[in-house]
Amino acid sequence: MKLGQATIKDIARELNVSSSTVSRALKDYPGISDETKRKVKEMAEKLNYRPNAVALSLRKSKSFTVGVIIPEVVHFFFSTVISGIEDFAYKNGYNVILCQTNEKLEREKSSLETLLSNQIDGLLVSYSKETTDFSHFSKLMEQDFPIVFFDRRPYLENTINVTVNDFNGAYNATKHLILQGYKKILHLAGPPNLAISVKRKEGYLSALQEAGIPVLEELIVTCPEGDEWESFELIKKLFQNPLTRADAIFAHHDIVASGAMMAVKSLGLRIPDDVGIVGFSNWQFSSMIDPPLSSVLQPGFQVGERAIEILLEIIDKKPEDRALSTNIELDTELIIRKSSQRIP
Amino acid sequence: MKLGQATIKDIARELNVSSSTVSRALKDYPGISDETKRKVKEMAEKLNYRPNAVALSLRKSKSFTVGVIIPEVVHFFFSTVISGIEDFAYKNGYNVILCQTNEKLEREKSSLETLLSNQIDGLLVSYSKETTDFSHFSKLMEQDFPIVFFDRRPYLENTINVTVNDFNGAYNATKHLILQGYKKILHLAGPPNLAISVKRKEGYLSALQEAGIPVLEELIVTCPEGDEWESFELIKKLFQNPLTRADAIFAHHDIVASGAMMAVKSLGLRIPDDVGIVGFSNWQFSSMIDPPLSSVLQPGFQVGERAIEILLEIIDKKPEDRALSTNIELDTELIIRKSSQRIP
DNA sequence: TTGTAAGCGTTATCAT
DNA sequence: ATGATAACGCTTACAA
Repeated sequence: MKLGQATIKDIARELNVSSSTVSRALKDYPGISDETKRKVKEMAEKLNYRPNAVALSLRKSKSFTVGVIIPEVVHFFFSTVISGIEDFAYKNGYNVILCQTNEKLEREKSSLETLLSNQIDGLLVSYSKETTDFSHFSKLMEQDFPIVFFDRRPYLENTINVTVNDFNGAYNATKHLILQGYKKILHLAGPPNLAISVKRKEGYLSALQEAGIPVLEELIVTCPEGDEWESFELIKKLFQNPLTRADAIFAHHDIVASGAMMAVKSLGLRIPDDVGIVGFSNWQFSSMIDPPLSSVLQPGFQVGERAIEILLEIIDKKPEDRALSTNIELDTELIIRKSSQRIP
Repeated sequence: MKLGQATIKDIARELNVSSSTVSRALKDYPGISDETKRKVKEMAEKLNYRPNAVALSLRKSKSFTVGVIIPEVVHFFFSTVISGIEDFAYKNGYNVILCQTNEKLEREKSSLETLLSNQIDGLLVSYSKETTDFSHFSKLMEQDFPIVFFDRRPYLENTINVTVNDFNGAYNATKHLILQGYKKILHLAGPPNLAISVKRKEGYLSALQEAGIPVLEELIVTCPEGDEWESFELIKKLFQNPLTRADAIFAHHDIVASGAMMAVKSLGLRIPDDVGIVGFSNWQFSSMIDPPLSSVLQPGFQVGERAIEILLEIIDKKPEDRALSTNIELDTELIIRKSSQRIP
């Protein structure tokens, strides 16, 4: 913190007026002479006065700061969400304190404590993979503390959520594979404790059922880690067994899809002719791999924007005027590239 | 900000002691009876007491908060740096307020003001592409405000910088291409107002000169935008002219390299046989494109860690005990993949 | 061992 | 049109 930063008192002393006059003059309060206003502003300029937001925050019990709790910063989707949050916050005069949990519950709880200590006005959360007990959040909500959950929806009543329509995204992706003539579609699923994993799986199932394709349990494979090596190994093994040798893969994530793609190629199979692949998230690299990977685009920036937009709305409302529960689901967009297109 | 949050006064009232006693008891000050300490802590627990960091900050003129000004959050290198910063900050009890400039000078200045208003203890900056006048930073430095610049080094005297050794990275990449037998190496350069662009170009030049390869001005091409389409178009055009048809490309960035790769492939040339390519930054996708792209790995996480480590050191030192100028250059690592390897 | 009071920077309330 | 004062939550001389 800068020492020797000029305060209202300094301005007051220089001009032989009281601090209240200075305070009022700086904010163009009525009932202050233009002459005084001019002098005060001039002196403020001269002394390089900068209001102390901390003092203001203490005085007004309002910090114009929101906390963001996010699993990982180095993640295309999440960094995009952060970007949306930051942009909207900036435009509305709010600060963003960022905490990443690295998917650890302990860190989530301790970051939450710090944020609250710092008197944040509201909180945006995407909880960690380890989080199954949400009481640290529900306790706050009982006290009407403004919280908006994004991407990962907690298993709690009356929450405000901004998510991506994972079900539809998965449904569309799977249906697209079916329309391309693929018959035996394997699903590389995410960790089952995340609602997004469940939704994506449900979308996949729904598309199969609608098309009258029997659901085979052995074709639904969970990737707990979610890195490319894991799915590489999984697919290599699965494809060596005729029973689990699929002709298409719907992966819950592009990284996983990319590992699967490498495995398929390493087995001498052609994409999309022998095996069709669709991923999820449309990471930057998806268009650059060979063949370019079809993927479900998640509107990360909009998720961030909407989440903080709603949060700021709530912050400004009295608890009794707030909606109890809100669920915004933003639409995905299926980006069809070569990896899943064998019909021109 | 939570209303009805218990304060020290509440605890004091409940126990019929003074707030100072409570304050001292909570911090295990000597000279407070164990009995009182116990009772105070119990009551604090019961009332769900949480220290008010804002009040503390005001009182102590120290916020345990640092500001981070960064061009873009959605950027593999920068998000990695942020991750390093956040992790180290967390471990040391500091908060991170994040501001992205979207490469705009105006936003950089205004974010700086907000951060200072919020009484940050120090600042980590990677300035915007638009920034050519650094006076908003130098003014602060004159007042001994702790600032550490990362990645992008300002054109100022006596600054503290944590950067990547771009010169060496570029030198090694170019030398590698030379050792692979490539003779006519084109450089896709970054915006010349960024020191990193200049350094990378210098590394390229130095490797050529050392090998006695003549430097051809027409083989040094700037990519102002830095997206894949730009470099795609550039390379396509350049390679259609025999004069600028190179047999290798050193790109200042993986995105640019990837665009170049697509252009080369679209011309029916083989990589690495006809054209060798090396990028910079080792983005996540680099290993997943076809052929896998050789790239210069930048230790982003370490850049973030070192930058905030130094910042926190400075914050705790009196201005007169601080080093005037520090330049940490972290080593890059050349990741050799198929795109540049035609000699086994 | 504990209490009193001042102060961090700001503003709202009540005077003048 | 301006000033004095108290208060936001906390710490810390100084007193007791």
